[in-house]
Amino acid sequence: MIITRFPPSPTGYLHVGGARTALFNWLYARHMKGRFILRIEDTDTERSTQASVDAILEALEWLGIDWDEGPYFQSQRVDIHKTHIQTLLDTGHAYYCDCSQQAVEEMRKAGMAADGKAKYDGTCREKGLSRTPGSVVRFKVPQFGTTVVEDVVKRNIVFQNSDIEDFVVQRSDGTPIYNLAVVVDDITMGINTIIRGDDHVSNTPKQILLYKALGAAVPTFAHVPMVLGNDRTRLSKRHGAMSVTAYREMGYLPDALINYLVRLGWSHGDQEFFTRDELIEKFSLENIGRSAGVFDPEKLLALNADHIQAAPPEKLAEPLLPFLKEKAVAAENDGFLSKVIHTLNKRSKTLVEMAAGAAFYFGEKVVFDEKAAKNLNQAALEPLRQLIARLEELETFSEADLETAFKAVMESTGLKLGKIAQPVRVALTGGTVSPGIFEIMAVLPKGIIMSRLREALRRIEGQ
RNA sequence: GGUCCCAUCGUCUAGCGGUUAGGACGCUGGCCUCUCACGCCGGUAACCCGGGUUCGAAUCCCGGUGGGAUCACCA
Repeated sequence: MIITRFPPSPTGYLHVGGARTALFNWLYARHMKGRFILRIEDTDTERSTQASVDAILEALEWLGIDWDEGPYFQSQRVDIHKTHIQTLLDTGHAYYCDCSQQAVEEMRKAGMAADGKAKYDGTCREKGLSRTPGSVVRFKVPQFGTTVVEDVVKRNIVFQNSDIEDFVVQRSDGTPIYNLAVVVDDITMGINTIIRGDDHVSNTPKQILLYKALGAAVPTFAHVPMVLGNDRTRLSKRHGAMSVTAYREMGYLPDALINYLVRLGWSHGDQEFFTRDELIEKFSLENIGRSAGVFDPEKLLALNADHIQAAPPEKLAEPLLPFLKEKAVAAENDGFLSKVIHTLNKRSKTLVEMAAGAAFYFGEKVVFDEKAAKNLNQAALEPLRQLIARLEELETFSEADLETAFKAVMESTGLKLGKIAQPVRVALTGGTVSPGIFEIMAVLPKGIIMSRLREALRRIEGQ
């Protein structure tokens, strides 16, 4: 069975790049009917915070990425890590080193100056030192031969062992270091498929060496290309909104973000729009591309519009509520809201836009936009009067009834529909941009419609 | 600098030896129309360069160039 994992370090919010690798792991696990494990890599106690843990979990939940196990905390597993370090020591795969950090740094500098290769020179390798205060444990990297990463995405990547230094696996304070901790955790958790950003490829040979030294099976690796900003460098804050949560606040649908993120670096023929289930059904490691991709907010926006349009209105009601609340609109998740959404879903690219467009549906009176109010002039007086009279006779405001009412007014005034519709639009919505007026009138309560029309009429008469 | 990865329209990509190099976003002309959208029809725009291999290369090989990642007692 396929077992994947997502191991964020809690040193900040979940950004879109991290969300993407989480997504790949989650999708692959779901597609293969395997398991997906969440592990918090918090061994850097300096930078890790509980707030970050909370933020990451919240973002994953919003995206709908659920995990089968965890969250595990790496910091609570140091005993296990230490046991394995001891094994390495016992089997001759690691040794104590008491070189000062300064001495090692000088070796690197010298190496860099000589041939560009900065590595620890193995001074303590054969000394057979035992533990002393201040000493670290280093892994004994084979001096000859090669280590090859059999990568599913990138083909085989060959590294010369001689290029790899004897890296530290245990700090002088006794705590394990990243490369050791991940490998031990992945081994003990049964992780057999590792999908991660390709900024990890240079770590991979070290980790493979560790797997072998520990007598464990090497997992399948899939290094996915990075996500770049518009300047083609690695994505960071200066590229704009990068946290997953920021997109929720800007009115994006999780399904749209997911669709966009997966599609960035993965493809399924010409298909651009995917539902969550389609993604699970069609996702595969083979179709992950090999080159880095630029994050394009424009395309994400377009995709969000598509997902809003495709979603059943009643499914949008709940997520829309907070945005309405922010605009001080008193709405509830009911049939009325769904009808309102139905008139707006084709003209809203985000939930923020939709909330703005929905505001006029609520409350007794409309707030007139100053420019729009100019449509409420003498020319609109007669058609409005006639329309009000016609509407009063109507039992229901069905689209067909409304049409005949408007037609009658058009005929008796000799005006085109546009000349009548625009003042009505302003009267009903306060603005010049809105859903079709027949649509609006089919949704708005008759009482509200009539009072708003009369209000507009009074406004003109008072001019 | 060392090591490693990558290279099709501005961007995301399809292509897996023979295509008028396809789709999407963006930009744009038009249609539809009660505003704005949606939708529909059309346009713009790409195989990094140079050598090979082959009857034939965007596709395979080599070199160059360009871009990216990484070189911690961070993860």
